[in-house]
Amino acid sequence: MSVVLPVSFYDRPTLEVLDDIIGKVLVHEVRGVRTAGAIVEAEAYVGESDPACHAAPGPTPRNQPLYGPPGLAYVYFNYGMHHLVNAVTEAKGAPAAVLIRALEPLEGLGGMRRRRLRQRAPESSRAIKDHDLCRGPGNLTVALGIDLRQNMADLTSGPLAIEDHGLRPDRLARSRRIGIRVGTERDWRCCWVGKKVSGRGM
DNA sequence: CGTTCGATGCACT
DNA sequence: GTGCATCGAACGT
Repeated sequence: MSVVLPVSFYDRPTLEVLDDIIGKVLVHEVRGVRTAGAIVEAEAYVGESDPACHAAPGPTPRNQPLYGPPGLAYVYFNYGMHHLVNAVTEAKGAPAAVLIRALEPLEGLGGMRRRRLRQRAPESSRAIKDHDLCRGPGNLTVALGIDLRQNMADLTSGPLAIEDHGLRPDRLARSRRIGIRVGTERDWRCCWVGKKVSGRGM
């Protein structure tokens, strides 16, 4: 039995959502086909005082979703080639979100692999292991077919949603956020211990 | 196992 | 013009 997470799940302090979102299942249904994976790694980005949060400069056209109601998807384009997906948290007007960094693939692995292979350069012919299909924030958006069209999507009702499949991680580990140049001192990255995550495993 | 580096488009100053 | 919430190839150990 699986249940889509309600707005009340996201309408909480972001660090609580950060821990609780591990083990939940990110789902995207495209043309009737579901792809889904359990969230095994995430990071919190909290408020204008967090220098690594996109809300640090104050409201701009791009970061508008962060200021919106909890339960929205915030998708943005980075490094000229990658889409990254966040779940917006906290009350409307409080800019904060959780970045989804890695999934353990659960449904639609064939579709995931097809999307990953299609977007890779033709010269790269190395195989992709199942557990690498959704490993890394840029990789998982490709695997699930997430791009700017899903920006500001409603995660509580859409074809893009986060569900509870009853998975309960036995152990979580907090560490510093990775891949950022500022705000690295905060332990706002959360991983499911023993699962394949991006960067250094734990 | 590790580190380095180029590709690539756009938001923001 | 500058700097990214990245990826994977290439190469060193």
